[in-house]
Amino acid sequence: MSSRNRIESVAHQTVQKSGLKNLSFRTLGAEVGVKSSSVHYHFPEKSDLGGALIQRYRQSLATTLAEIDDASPNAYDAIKLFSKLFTQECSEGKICFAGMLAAEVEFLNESNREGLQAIFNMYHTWLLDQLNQAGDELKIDLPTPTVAHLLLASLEGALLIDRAHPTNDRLSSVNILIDSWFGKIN
Amino acid sequence: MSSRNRIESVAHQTVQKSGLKNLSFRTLGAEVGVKSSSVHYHFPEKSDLGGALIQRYRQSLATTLAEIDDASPNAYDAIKLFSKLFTQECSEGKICFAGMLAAEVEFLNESNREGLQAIFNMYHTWLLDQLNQAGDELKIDLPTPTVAHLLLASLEGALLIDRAHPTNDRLSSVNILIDSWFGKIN
DNA sequence: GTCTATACCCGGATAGAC
DNA sequence: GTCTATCCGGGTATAGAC
Repeated sequence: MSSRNRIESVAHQTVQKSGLKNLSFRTLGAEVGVKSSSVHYHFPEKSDLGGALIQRYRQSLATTLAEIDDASPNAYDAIKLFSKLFTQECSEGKICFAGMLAAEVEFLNESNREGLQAIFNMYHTWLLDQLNQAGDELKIDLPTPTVAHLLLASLEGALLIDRAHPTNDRLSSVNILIDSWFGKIN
Repeated sequence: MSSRNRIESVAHQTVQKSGLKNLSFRTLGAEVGVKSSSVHYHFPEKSDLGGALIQRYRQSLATTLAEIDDASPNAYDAIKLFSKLFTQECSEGKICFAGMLAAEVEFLNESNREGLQAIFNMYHTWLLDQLNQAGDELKIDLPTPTVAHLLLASLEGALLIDRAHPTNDRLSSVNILIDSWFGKIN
């Protein structure tokens, strides 16, 4: 893999652990095996690195969501798979990439903020799409946009709190909620 | 107000905006009108300041929750009031104090982490208590601990995302969810 | 309790050789 | 594309005067 790609890959995981503001070009370089000046060669300023990570994630997310869509015969399976993948990105002290950036939105420039919003829009649009196709699979009367917002918010919050409070109580509660919405409980 | 108290008050809000790791004794002092060495006089290390803020918040939270309890004739009112106060602490680019600390849990020492967990426990215990007293006010069949976890997680996530995505879509969705759980919709 | 002064470190960023 | 060397700013923290 090119060193630029390796930098991006390590940086992405570092952001999930400690955020972009607290990521250092020096230690990032050390983890990849180059000097900080080499990192600056690829990403002149930190906001350039941030922009590249956001872009990269948007593309990979688009692919992932399309794959889930293809692999799922119905909305329930799709959303359960979404929740599973969303969670799997976050083992070992990591939280959602977009969630971490949201926590440090104060330190992002305009362009990076817009990229972050685009990620959240992507999540929401996809979820909404699934819910709108669910038909009578969905056993509740809330508007689908509301349900989509709730899904994303509860997943983000669950990952956040569960990392600080190492039981998976919040995350499994979200999964129970999804099951109940699709009539898989009671 | 004593300068120690003023420091704590300003620091608390700064944490809600940009976190504890990115809070600087220098600029904190400047905002309060003293030098950084004076801040160090009261809080030798940053973890001491963190500990004081956590302690302070725990106490104020205990008081607040007790007051909501007293002021609310039923579980629905109590929880709506909870959601309202939880939100009001977070105007102007701020998010939940505990949520922000959870995002930077990597940088907290053991003692501060335990204090943070105690805050989340306090939220959860109080919510659970309300739900357990709700009786047939509650129109859903999920276990009350699950509901309490979901309430907290969705509120945290909603505040987080809504700050980055300046509509209040997530927060108002949580309020709709609460209404539906108590049969105030449909 | 607050100040000045200072030590020390680490971060971002750049210049210029290879 | 990567390196060494370097500058600068800002952060934590401490010593010692008032």
